[in-house]
Amino acid sequence: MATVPRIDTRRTLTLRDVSEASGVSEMTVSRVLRNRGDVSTATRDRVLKAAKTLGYVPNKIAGGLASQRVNLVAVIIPSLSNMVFPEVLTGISEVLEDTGLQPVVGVTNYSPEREETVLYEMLSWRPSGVILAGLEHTDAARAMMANAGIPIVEIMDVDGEAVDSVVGISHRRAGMEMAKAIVAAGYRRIGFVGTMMPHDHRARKRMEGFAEGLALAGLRLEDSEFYSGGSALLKGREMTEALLSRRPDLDFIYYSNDMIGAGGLLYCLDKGIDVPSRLGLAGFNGVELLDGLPVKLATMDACRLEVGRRAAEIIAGKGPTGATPGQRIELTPRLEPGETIRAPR
Amino acid sequence: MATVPRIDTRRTLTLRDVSEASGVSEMTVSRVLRNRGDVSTATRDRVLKAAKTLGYVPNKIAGGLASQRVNLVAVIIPSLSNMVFPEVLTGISEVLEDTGLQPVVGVTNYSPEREETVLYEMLSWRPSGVILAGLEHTDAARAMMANAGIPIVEIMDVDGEAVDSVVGISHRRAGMEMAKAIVAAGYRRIGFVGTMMPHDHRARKRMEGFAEGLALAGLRLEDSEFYSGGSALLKGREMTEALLSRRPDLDFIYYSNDMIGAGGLLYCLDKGIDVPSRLGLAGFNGVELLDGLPVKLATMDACRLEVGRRAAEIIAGKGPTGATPGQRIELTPRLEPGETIRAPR
DNA sequence: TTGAAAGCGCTAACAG
DNA sequence: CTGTTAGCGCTTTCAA
Repeated sequence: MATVPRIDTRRTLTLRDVSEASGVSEMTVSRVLRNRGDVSTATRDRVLKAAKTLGYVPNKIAGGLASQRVNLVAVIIPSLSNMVFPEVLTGISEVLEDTGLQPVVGVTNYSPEREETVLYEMLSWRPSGVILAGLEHTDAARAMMANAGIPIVEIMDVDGEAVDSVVGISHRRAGMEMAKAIVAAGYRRIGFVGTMMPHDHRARKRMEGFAEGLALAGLRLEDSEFYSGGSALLKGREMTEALLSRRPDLDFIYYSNDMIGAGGLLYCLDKGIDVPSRLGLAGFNGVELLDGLPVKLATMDACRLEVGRRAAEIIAGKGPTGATPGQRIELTPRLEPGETIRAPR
Repeated sequence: MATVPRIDTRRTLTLRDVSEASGVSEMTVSRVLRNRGDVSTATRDRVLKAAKTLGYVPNKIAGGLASQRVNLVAVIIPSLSNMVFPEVLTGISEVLEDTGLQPVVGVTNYSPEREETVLYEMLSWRPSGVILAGLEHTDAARAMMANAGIPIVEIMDVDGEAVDSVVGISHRRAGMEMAKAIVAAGYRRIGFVGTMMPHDHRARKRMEGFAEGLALAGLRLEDSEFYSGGSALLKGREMTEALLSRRPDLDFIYYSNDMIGAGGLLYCLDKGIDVPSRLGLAGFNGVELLDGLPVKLATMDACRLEVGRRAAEIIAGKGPTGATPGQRIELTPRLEPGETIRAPR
């Protein structure tokens, strides 16, 4: 059976088609379509009309190759199911909106190897900049970024060494501040509930800072519980139950994020545990969801929107790496005491 | 003040550099890097070593232009803050993972104009396919998709006319099924709480189907309440309160999504309203969060993961548009009665 | 204000 | 198994 060659009758349109349809050189068409250089109104109108009629869509691949510039910003984050990251994205999009730059999102699932792959893939499109979460990367990833010749912004965390610029908060300090507030409120037998993900360095740093803060007051974490996967709200419930059944004497639980904290809170309300007198609770992130709970959980805002905005501003305002030295922007999270920490005594 | 020309000493590496470093032709280097064609192990090793040593990152812009193929799939969704969409994305990523195709996400904020812009932008990168939410688009957007010469999959909704392929559920039917279940359970004075977004066609269709289902039993929506923006959980509380204070005689509330439904549920629990005897409740989507609530909210699963998977499979398995006719895959959402609808009588 | 020529960095197609 | 040649569709640069 002979193979019939498929004639591609649907070749997509090129500048040349618009040029022919409008009787204007390709170069001028290109100028019109990009709003570059002076073109007479008459010519401009003819070109625009022809392009619209034909349904021409420019080819950015060719454009990017010729101009050596691409209006893409690579944004690499660990996850989309943790609402924190979509919020950072919102901040980034807001700022990039009116710069002609476009964010392109890659997700790593908290895997350094996956991060390396995604980064490689994205760099191969020669973006104008990279924004990525965290300061911990494989050596290869660091090397790629250092050699890319474009601005790199590491976000969400400032506790460590940056490749170029960095925008975020100190999670270590956030944990410590929370510990101090708790101790000041008179809590003494303190437990921790968190995620098990070995690569969530920010959660780890918060816990370390927290433990350190307790240590300053001569206290320590009495017990802790870790999880991975599943509904965070449900896990919060379950782990709180497990922790309290093991250590009914605890008077405070610090959660590594608001979702599991909310689960713990709902559990306590169910069981009639007196919050915050008998047991205090606190989470982290300041997620919107908390507003809808029966009792407002204590938390600390991670400045997600602001982090996104500042990172995008750096990319938008900077030429190639090295043009200006990397910036370091540390934001300060606010403690929102809510109703689950009793007043300091 | 004279402008000092910035010498770009950091030119990024090209195939030629690898070619020179390894003493092998550019073409062969290209073959090695893409795993195409036969190359001797010795040559391959030399090339790989040179590429790695130099830190070469291929230029996909040039590659795409030369090969006329790009391994990108445009995914266009209304929002990232509604957890539904990240879940669809997960399904898409899962399938694309081992096809060499890469999803690129664009967000429209439920604006048809923005959708058109995003689509245009994405098509200008000549992706291998497009997956986008919904069946309602501007005429220009439809035209672009019809002319793109690549597979297009519209997802999440099947109530309408598709450009090419479609994968989703019938929201109209989902609403109707819920109405029937509620009527069968003996509820008679029914209210609705939903989003105001004029462009959330799926929510609209659910409500229409719901009203239609009630009509079949000679019933109608007694009252309704709409919102936009803010914490969905909190809005659910507030709107439930507003609705019930206006119509304390209602015996059921249908929510347009699980988040506001959960808010309503928490409100009822707070107020000691007897659910489901005195008042029944139901939401929509089957979000994971519900597992953590004190009482399981009735809902209907929107098959988000499955929708994403099937859509990606269509793109991955298909050549240019027209090669095969568009597919139509309608999934059937399950009613999950939870604990907020009383048993049918 | 407009046009012509020369690539951008890579790969398809063919030749050896 | 390896190399050569000729573009891909656009923009840069220079000339008119």
